[in-house]
Amino acid sequence: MQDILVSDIAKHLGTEVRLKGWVRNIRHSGKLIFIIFRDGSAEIQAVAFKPELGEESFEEAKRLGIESSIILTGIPKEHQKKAGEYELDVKSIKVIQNAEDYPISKKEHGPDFLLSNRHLWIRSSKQWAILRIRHTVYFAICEYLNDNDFFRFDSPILTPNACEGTTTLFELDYFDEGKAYLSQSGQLYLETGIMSLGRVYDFGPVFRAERSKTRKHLTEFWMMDAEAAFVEHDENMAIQEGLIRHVIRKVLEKCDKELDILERDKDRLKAADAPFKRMSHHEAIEYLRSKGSEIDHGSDLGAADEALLTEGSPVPIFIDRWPKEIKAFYMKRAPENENLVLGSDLIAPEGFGEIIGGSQREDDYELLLSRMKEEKMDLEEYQWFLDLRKYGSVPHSGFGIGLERLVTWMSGTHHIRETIPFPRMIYRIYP
RNA sequence: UCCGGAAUAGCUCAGCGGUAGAGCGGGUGGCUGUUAACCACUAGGCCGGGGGUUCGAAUCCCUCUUCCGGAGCCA
Repeated sequence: MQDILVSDIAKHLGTEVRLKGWVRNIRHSGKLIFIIFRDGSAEIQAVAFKPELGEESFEEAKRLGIESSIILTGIPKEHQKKAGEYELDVKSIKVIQNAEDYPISKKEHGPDFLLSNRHLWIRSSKQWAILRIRHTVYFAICEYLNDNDFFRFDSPILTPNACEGTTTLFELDYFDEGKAYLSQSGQLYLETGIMSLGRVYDFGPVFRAERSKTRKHLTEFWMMDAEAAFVEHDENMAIQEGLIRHVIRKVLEKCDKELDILERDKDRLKAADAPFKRMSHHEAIEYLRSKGSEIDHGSDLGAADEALLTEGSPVPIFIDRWPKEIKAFYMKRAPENENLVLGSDLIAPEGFGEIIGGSQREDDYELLLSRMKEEKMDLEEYQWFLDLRKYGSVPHSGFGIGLERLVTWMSGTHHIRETIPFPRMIYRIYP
């Protein structure tokens, strides 16, 4: 007899197979038991009939708790009541473990309870769907970069200093070398990689010790940073657009069922796979002010402004040419105005906010040095970074994607905490 | 860090000055087609901690703790 996955059930209609997995739900009615069975790949209704199973096995099966682990043998067939679905005519049930008092019930739960039981919550269907979309988004990003000549170049997670000097870092003792910090971005290290490999990316966890308390922030999240030599500002945005549109297509192609489970509006995703809008920071502010916002020209966009800006836009919007005061020191200034930088933020539609930050980098030694002095940075600490502008400096650009933000948008999830297996937030480190 | 809100059964909540409640989950029994199955019975509580007011507090007041939502920062 063949062991199969529920996702392959359609290929085995009419022949006896074996399934290994868990009880999502169980109902019994006299001589019948209905088990909603899942094995990680999908779920199926298994129907056990008392005369078929035998008295003893039937009574044992009736007492199975939710999330019990079992091995079923049976014959897959068309669902008697639902067209296009299948069910399993059960021949035998082997109980691996009967789970008693599974804490997550079939009714509603609050976020605190669910997060405290995150190790179990990930089994439920919506969490299963989100985690599968996360997997698809992750691979789609790597696939696009690989197909566009980017090489994986892993940045260190333990670093001797702050990357941008702006955000708060998690600090730890590093033997006799003093303090070390958990990386908040691999970007500066990535810039070294392009001088060896041309185009590089990293993808790993980064850490922000900010006391952020919103549904768009985690203290530990996964970021993909990409960096490319000889790529200038406009091409940088073109690469980002190509990547995001590739991700959208892959999610629609591979996660149709998952999007249905999450009740995600797929038409909204399809509509986002079209040329992205571009506007300067100045134009964005003008537009927002015309819509009633009181934002001024020297300001970063708040969450409400981001939502207002993308309202009615089916596609993401690039905002570029920012005032240099509100952007990082390494961004190259715009040729037409030295007070602006060639940085861009990509704002997702439907109010999901910023998903990418990118820029062309300052490649001139003296200009970079003066910007670092303005920021009162420790120049000795960053000598290696300045070296890049001394030994074969070239124009180059890069960007960083927050994986969970992108997954939040793709899956239509309300809160970013559900898009990572174990979210780390200001008030949560367990489990 | 700032501004709001919440804490009552394992879970989700109702009760808002006069004997502690429901649904789900658990247990027992019933039913050949259930869809968060249903029906009957049943067990389950220091009403977040501390302090007041009152004849009497889950309920009103103060305080602490924890959590939720939002702002700022950013991906």
